[in-house]
Amino acid sequence: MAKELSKVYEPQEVESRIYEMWQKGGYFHAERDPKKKPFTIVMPPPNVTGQLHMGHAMDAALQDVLIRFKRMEGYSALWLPGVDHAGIATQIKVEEELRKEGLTRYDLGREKFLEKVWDWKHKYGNRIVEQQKKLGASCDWDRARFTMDEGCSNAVREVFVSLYEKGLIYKGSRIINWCPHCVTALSDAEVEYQDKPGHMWHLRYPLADGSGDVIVATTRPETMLGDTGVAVNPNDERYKNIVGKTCILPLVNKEIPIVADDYVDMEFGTGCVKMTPAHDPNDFEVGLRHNLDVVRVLDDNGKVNEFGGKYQGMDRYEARKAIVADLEQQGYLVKIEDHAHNVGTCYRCHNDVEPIISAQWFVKMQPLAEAALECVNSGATKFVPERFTKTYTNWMENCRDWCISRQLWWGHQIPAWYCADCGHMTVSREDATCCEKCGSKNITRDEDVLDTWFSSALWPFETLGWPDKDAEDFNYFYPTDVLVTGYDIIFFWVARMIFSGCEHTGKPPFHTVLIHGLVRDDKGRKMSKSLGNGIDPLEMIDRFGSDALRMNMVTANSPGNDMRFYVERCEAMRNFANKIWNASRYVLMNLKIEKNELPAMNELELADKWILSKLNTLIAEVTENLDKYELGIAVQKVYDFIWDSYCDWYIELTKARLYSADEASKTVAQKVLLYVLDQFLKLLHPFMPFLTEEIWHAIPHEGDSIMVQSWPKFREDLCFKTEETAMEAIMNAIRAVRNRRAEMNVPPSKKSTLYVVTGKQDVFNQGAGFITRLAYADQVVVTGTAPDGHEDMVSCVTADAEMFIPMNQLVDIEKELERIAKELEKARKNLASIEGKLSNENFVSRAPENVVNAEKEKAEKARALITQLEEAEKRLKK
RNA sequence: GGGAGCAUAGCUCAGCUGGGAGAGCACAUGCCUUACAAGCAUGGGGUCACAGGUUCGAGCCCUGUUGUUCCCACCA
Repeated sequence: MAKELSKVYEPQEVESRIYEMWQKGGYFHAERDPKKKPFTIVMPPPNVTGQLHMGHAMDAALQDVLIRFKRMEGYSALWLPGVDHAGIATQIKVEEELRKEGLTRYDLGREKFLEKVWDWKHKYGNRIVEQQKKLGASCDWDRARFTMDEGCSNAVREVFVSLYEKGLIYKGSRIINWCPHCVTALSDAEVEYQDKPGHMWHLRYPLADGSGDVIVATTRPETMLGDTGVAVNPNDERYKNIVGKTCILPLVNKEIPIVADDYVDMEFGTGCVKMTPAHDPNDFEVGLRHNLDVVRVLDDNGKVNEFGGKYQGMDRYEARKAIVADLEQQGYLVKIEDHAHNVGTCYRCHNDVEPIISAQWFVKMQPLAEAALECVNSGATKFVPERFTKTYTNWMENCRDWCISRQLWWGHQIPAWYCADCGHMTVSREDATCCEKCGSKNITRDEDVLDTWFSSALWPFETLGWPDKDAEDFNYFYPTDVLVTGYDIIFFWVARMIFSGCEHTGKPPFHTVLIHGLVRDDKGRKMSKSLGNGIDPLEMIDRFGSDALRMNMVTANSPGNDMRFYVERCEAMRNFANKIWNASRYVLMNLKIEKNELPAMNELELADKWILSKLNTLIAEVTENLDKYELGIAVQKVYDFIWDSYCDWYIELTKARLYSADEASKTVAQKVLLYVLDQFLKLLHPFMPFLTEEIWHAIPHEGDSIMVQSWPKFREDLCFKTEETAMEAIMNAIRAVRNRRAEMNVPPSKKSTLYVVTGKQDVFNQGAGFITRLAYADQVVVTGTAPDGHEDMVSCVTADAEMFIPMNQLVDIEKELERIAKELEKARKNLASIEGKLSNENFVSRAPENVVNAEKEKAEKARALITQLEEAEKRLKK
């Protein structure tokens, strides 16, 4: 950056250059430095198939702010990135590619197919990483991990086997959620429920003894093919006499028993429920209690299987139609009611899932959940905002065993081998070559792979070298500090990381979970591919710069709440970047000093002390806000300081000095301008890393990058309360004059003499230069008494002074009186309300002293203002 | 059925521990004031959803109501 450069900041040119400089400089790399404290964030690994979207951008922006802040605070700050193998998503993607060649994965076979996936990963897997770099993410890329790399695979194997040995992993036949489209089992968390309009079909099952019939109601009539019983409530008088009898299942022509079970709600429907143990979890339980047969009638693709008679081969919905039609034709359909119905759908493909009985692997949740609950209840891990604690504990307390096996090829294959000779199952850390029981080599490995979230759950420690107990990274950086993620994956991921960390490392994986919301479009809708309403972060970066996008993500955003994305706000943040750019350009244009250092205290002038004092407060507050994860508040304060205090006021206040012949004062102004610029660049750096780095390099500095400079510190010796108050008095006077002139539409080019009548002449004498310049005067006269001819002048009033502007004919005395009367009324009202408080015994005795004093001060100011106004009124009336 | 969030200016949203209602955008007026028109100055605009309560004091705490969004849950 040089002073001749363009008036407009061009981020596109700057950002890639800076990022490369950072990478070459190795600033992202976190050393295990025993002299430093570690600060660690593990990045939620994006899917290897992923393209950067606004959610990633928000996630990354928040994490990068925290990590850059901590790095500048002197921590050995590690932001560990990585990519997730994303089982289903990736497999589907590669299968789609194959389909273009007219092939399926079965044509290739498992081994060849996996080769293809790895090829795909090597080709496209780095795409999202490159996109993250455009955001300015200061990740330690040397430590980047992939959930299928060797280390992660070892960790997964270790965890699986050890949980199996502890009896916390088991295989069993249960009702699970099955996606016929993805052709795999899903966990409970992977099912999304949607209210869909549907029907309730009432069916008539004749009693076998011909003594009547029972009416059952169902929302899934096709499952009747697998009915193996009918249940009623044991206390239901209506059906007492049929319990123990049998009825004939229509279409199938099978005799099935009628049983009594508490599960049945007498109030609901007819009080008779058809039992389909193979396709409904409740029915399954009832079936176990009453020894009902389990007949599965749908195959893995959701088609009716060989137990479906003439319906075999039909898709489940096709079969539904056919069955309903046949039932109707044969007189078994009693009625059809409309019935809204909560249908489970696959979170990947959004097709309806089928509850199906199937042999799968499960993690036993209860023992793990206990430790995980304790970890949060004890405060060892905290959610920000706190309310998500409840979301978490509710889920933890109620979750059922976790189905972890998936009928996919891409993923961590389950380390279990079955012996064809003795039937024994060998579960082993090493690939088995023979049966551990009989030694037979006739073994085959379980075909299934593990749920992708099984490896994600280990992310905070598998990435640091665990299970190697001597892994230096693990010992130094674990437990990590903060986990940043959206509330939508608390169950999928956060909960599972917590119980995994507790179980396998004995420590909670992080002390804080910072939860953010979702990024929505400008109408509040979720951004999605199908709606086509997604806004590409990369396009925003191209148009406005990465810094602007990051600012957009952090400002006006509070933890846990969704935000709408407005392009206009990106634009506003781009403007902010430009503002800083130009302010810096101005400072540099006028800079004659080589070194950034504060002038001696006794050289500081009023405005200098004011801005330094304001800066000091800013540093304290911003640091505190960041410590409390209030990033939006922190950045708003920096924004206001830069734009209002520094640009709109301090730069303007120092202009006269910069153009003056007083070399000493000029140099002091330059030094303070530079010092404050340097300090706020550092405060802003976590939020706008590129811009701040670029400017920092252009100003006098020591070191190679702003990102490793130390964070500004609050300084007791830079608090100047008196000067702040004095400066505020002057600024108020300037505002008052500007206001009066604007009201009268006087252009800035029309200058005038300005009389300041005040009891604080010393203050206003110091400020005379500022008032001259900023209140468009050609001369300022500070006096204790109203000047001659003031009756014909325009006046304006603050608590500390009354200003007179000679405007000759411009003054309309009547109008002036009206205006003053209005102001007086306002001021008196204000005073009355304050005095009301102060005359309240209870307030004075019970409110804290500083609050009472503040009110007293306010009253004094209000009284002063009223006095000034009254005098002005008196003079005009004369 | 259970739980949670939200309701503040025309729009989108901040408001941290109870003590002066704020920002961005939009709007109005006047300015090319030699860092910046992606700018400067000034201004208009709010019954903080409604009703009670606690408190000297409530946008903030408590209770209830209404509207709205979301999460969880095996009522066929």
